[in-house]
Amino acid sequence: MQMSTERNPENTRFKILKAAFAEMHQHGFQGMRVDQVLSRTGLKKGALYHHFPSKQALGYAVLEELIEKRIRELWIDPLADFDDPLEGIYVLYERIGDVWSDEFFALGCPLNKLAQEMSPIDGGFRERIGRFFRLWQKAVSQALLQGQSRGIVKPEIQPDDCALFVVAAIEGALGMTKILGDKAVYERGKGELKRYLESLRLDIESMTNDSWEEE
Amino acid sequence: MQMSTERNPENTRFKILKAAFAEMHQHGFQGMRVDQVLSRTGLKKGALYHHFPSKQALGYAVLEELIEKRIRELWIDPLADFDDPLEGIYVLYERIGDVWSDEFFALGCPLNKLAQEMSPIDGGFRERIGRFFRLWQKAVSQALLQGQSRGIVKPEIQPDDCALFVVAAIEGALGMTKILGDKAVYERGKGELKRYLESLRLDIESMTNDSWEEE
DNA sequence: CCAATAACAAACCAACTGGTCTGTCTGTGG
DNA sequence: CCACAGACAGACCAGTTGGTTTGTTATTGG
Repeated sequence: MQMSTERNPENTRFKILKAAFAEMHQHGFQGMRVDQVLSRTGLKKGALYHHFPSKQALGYAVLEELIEKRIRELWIDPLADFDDPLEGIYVLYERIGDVWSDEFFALGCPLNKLAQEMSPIDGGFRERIGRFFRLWQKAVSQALLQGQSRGIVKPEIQPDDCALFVVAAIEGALGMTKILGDKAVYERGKGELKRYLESLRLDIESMTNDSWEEE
Repeated sequence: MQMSTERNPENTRFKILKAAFAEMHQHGFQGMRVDQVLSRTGLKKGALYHHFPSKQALGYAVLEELIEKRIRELWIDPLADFDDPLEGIYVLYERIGDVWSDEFFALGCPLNKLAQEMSPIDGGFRERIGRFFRLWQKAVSQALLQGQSRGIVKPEIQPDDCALFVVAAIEGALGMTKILGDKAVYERGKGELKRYLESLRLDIESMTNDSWEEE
């Protein structure tokens, strides 16, 4: 039975994480200042260095517990809900446009930002980010593979390559949106992503066997 | 008649620019240390602050005189050499794979890196980078438009949107290549880019009027 | 109820960082 | 040939930064 104004270690830790995320999203990991994170939370150095051994460890925690978690929830896990992976990818892309605020688009994808900044100079970040992108790619690839076995996706395409391109296109679109400073840029990418996805679809005419669900 | 070991202001300035670019490419602008740039060149503080009023001004100079210049030479200017813009975009993508070294791929696109890092926190960078990406997009868009008038590109597509997607896909592919740490990733994106580009091509069957060059 | 420990606060510090200031040398126009 | 400005060197500095140390308070197991 903890009182809200009194000590609550888990909540304190999470508050630090959120503040650190906000700072990293804006200034990058190197640009993030520990003092700034603290002033956001009202806490002091003692609190931060009690929960995290170093700034680097704090960065890793933000990456794994906030950034990767959110992307998994938004891009990876929901893929399994769709029978048609091509529709699934498109709908997820569309959904992000509704969920994210304009300010969030202006700051861009935090994972990509961290990747661009830290991959070349910190092995810990590089490994974690690389591992996660491989996971993401594999999830898309698996969905496409399943789409092939269901007679939705062309059998001659390479799911791995297509998944790579899809993830690249998503990150690229988010990047362009951030750079050009207009959420409409993201929306305009939607149609082109659809065009690419439809080019992966097995058209009815070229089908020899009959196998589809309802749609 | 300057001796190579003696004073040569233009050369000195360029040496600083190149060193600063290398540092920025690896550590980012904020991560770049003035002292490190200097030790790369063998020069001292006096030299740098004689040629550049501040670290920020040095960053702007690197962006405009090295980064944007190179991208213009590699991605924008050569577009005009192709009668078929779809082939042109593809060939340029292909050409980069041959020109850039593995180490350069590992460091990724310096413009995107700078954009991700500095856009949210520095108006000077934001404006310059935004302006340049608009230039790039417009160049691709113009090429596609010309392709339409030549009966190569489907008349119903929006050149602006497609150009946006092309640039996004290129940057995305470079980003994925950097993150996954394998130049092969870039090569594997080639085929998917081609698939997208071909989806923009006006197929012969659907043509009503006869208008093509040689090919 | 009482140590023992977890959860913080507050002051402090050494290293670093961009930038300045003064001085020196080199090339050059008159 | 010589004054003068451009091109740099080298020492110096104030502010910042991540991290530490010590002290204080709340929480909890026995």
